[in-house]
Amino acid sequence: MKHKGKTNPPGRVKIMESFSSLMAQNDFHSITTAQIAGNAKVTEGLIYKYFKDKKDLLYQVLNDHFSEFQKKIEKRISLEKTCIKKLEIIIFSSLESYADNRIFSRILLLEVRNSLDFFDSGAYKMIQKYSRTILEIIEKGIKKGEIKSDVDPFILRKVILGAIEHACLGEIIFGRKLDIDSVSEGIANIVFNGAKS
Amino acid sequence: MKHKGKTNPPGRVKIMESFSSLMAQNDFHSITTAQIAGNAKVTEGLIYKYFKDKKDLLYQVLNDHFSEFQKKIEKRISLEKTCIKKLEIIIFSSLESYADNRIFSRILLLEVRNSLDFFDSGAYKMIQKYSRTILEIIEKGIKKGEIKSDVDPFILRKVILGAIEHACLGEIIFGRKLDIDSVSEGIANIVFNGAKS
DNA sequence: TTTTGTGAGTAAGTGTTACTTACCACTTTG
DNA sequence: CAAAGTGGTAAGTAACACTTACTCACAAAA
Repeated sequence: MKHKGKTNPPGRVKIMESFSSLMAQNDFHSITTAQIAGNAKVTEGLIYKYFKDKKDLLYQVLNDHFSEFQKKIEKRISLEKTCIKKLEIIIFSSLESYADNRIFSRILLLEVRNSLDFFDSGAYKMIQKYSRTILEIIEKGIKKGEIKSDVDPFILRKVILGAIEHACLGEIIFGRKLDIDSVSEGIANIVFNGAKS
Repeated sequence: MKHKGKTNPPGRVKIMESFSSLMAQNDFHSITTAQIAGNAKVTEGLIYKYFKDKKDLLYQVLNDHFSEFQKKIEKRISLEKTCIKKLEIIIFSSLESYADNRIFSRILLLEVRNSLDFFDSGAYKMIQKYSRTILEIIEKGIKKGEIKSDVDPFILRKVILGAIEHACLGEIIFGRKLDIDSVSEGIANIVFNGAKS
């Protein structure tokens, strides 16, 4: 018999917490179902009562983390007035969130992407929403004349998101420290003012 | 007994070709050693004569592909005179290479990064070299006055590489078509001229 | 009060996987 | 000619993700 998702029993919670804590030290593929179950003090079989498979467990954990991140950023954006300022906040807050929560970042930037079924998950739906918000800000910026009219909104979004992600990658992989202030300022400077003299 | 790498016997070649062709359809984790061996018409054991493990096989295949890419780009760069033009060529050529060789791109952007031992591989050494080349071009551009002196070379590199990678990601994951000319022009426009009016 | 159904959890599998060990046939070299 | 190395095979093995079949508790219905 499968679980219908109408309740949230202690076993389910323990499994998610156990997995979450194991993720802090190991990468997804090196965590075994035996470890997850042992750490949660339940049996392996119970995992498959509540989760379709190991990946499904990952996506649900990610979902929880991501919704927190989402709320925080959306609040900050709403406080700013100009579109440029909003985008600057997005750059800064994204970098900050990645730096503050490295486990979650590593999962998002490295672990989930190479499996196609991630893109059907709820976690991905959230990313899409976040991404759409950015696009809307850019489009509004063009309309209001803050952003050049010859700029393609989709490409500007690619540049911003790409820069953020690439900035975090090295730091996540090698565990280096990231100077959020100077990096976010540097990115914004290049993206908005251009690099050419 | 292990293989010392002094020769390149037919079995080894067949294994690499077999793996390469399987990579065109499946992702790394869903390819089994049994499949690789069967497809190459050798036994599973032979894989471990020539490769430390499955990952090592991946890295060596990647190495071959990447060295070709590298040569092509370096040649093109040397033909350009200004640093801005050189960077534009890098953006265009990278996008072109990613689009032309989706398998290789998928491996590079999605599959190898989540394993730390990739960063000890020869393939990664090549990426580092490529990355260093970009940095040198930027630094020269600043010295020559083509690029603003308040731009941080490291951050500009992050923005360029991030934009390229992010532009390819969606297309690789969902198999969409990428308009190289307009995307590379768009990225260059934003990065060099800025998005702000 | 008995019956029936169901959610929470367990115990003991199973097939598949990456990887290992031991061996063979053949060639080179000292 | 023996020793060492090369190219390759066959038959394992431990660990893994996932499944099946089963309790037990308890609550609503008959």
